[in-house]
Amino acid sequence: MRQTRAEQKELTRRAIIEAAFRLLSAEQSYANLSLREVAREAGIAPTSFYRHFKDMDELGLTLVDEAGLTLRQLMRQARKRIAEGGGSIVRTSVDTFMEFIQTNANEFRLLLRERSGTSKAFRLAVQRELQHFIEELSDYIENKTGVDHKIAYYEADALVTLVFNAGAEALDIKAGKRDLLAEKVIQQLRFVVRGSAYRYEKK
Amino acid sequence: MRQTRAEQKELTRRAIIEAAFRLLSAEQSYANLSLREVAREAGIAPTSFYRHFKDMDELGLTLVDEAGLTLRQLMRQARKRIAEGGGSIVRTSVDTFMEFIQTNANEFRLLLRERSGTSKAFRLAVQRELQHFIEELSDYIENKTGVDHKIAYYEADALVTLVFNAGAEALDIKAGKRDLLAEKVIQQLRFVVRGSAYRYEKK
DNA sequence: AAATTTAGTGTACGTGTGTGCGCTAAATCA
DNA sequence: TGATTTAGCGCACACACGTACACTAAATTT
Repeated sequence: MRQTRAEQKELTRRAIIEAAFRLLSAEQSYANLSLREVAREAGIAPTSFYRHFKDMDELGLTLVDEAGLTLRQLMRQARKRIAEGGGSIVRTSVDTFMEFIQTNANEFRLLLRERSGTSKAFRLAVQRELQHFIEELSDYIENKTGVDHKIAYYEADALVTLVFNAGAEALDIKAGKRDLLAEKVIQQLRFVVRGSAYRYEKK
Repeated sequence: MRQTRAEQKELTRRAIIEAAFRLLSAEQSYANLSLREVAREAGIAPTSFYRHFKDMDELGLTLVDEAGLTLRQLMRQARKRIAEGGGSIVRTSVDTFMEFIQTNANEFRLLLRERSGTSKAFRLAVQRELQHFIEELSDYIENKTGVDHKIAYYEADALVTLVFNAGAEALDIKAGKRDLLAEKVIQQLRFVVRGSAYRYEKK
């Protein structure tokens, strides 16, 4: 006998998740998304929603996890590309991130907005995703440059902050201006990298 | 004869503005604040709201302007303190900003949230406030260090971004941990300052 | 084959919302 | 002084929301 029951349930669950992502946009945030709207978009009755999620918060946290996962996978690819010997680390990473923002704008918007939203659970969830990044990058810097642990961490944190904010800016400008933005953030990252190295040498 | 009519109107207008600020908190953003809530807090009938603002958007933009103004005034004082010869520029500026966040948490939250909110008008308004900062700082850097205009601008932009984000972080941590955060951001700012100077010398 | 479990439905209720409309009373104007 | 303007109010309406509840039908278990 097949697990058609569980399978179907998972299918509906996915439908809800994807419906929610579909409803996000520049004009609509997760916070002002109603349970009924999501159910409508997913093609189920409002009350059926509860068979899958306790409430909208639970769904939202699931979305944050998924968005974070997507982003992490992408950056892993970027690191692979870098290891294979392609171009500058900084530039490759920035390009990858900008690509993510363009093709997954709504996932990024979710992270961006809920990072400063009204739910502490959401803020923490996003913070956790960013922390992943910072720590991976921090380890990388520490190993590569042999810089002090704390310095490496501060540097990684600054780099992630700058890229993330540039991403936010990218959402609101026309595609043509993106190159200029990329140039700006690349320069800024180089300031940080150089400034950190300089500091280290002085110690 | 007195202008008691206009005076009274202005008084009520202020009451609305202050009521709205009072209602903002970690748990409530401007976006999920209702007209009726504001009216209730201000002590007026919901429909009276319309005598002062076309809708909630108009009030919101007013709040953004006020918050930006408060912040700018504060930073002007900081520059005065610096000019009078007190301590490091970076440290004094950071301390002033952190002070702002502590005593005007809700004003800052407004800027922080609406910067990535669902209203383009709001996003632009906040961006404009930040732009003020960046340009003032950029001019300062250009004059003081004689660095290239574009480099100065990138540097100023990075500095403001880092401080603003540290401010966001400060909102969610206990007062005891603020010192550590301040140390982090100060280090990061120094990375940028040094990295930018280094780059300039090479040119 | 009978009993149980459960994903999904439809109905219904109470609540909060934005805002149109007409009124009042006091300030302002002529 | 009489006419006009207007800040503020109360009422009322239509609407969207979250969710409780009882139900169905099909899958699963016994």
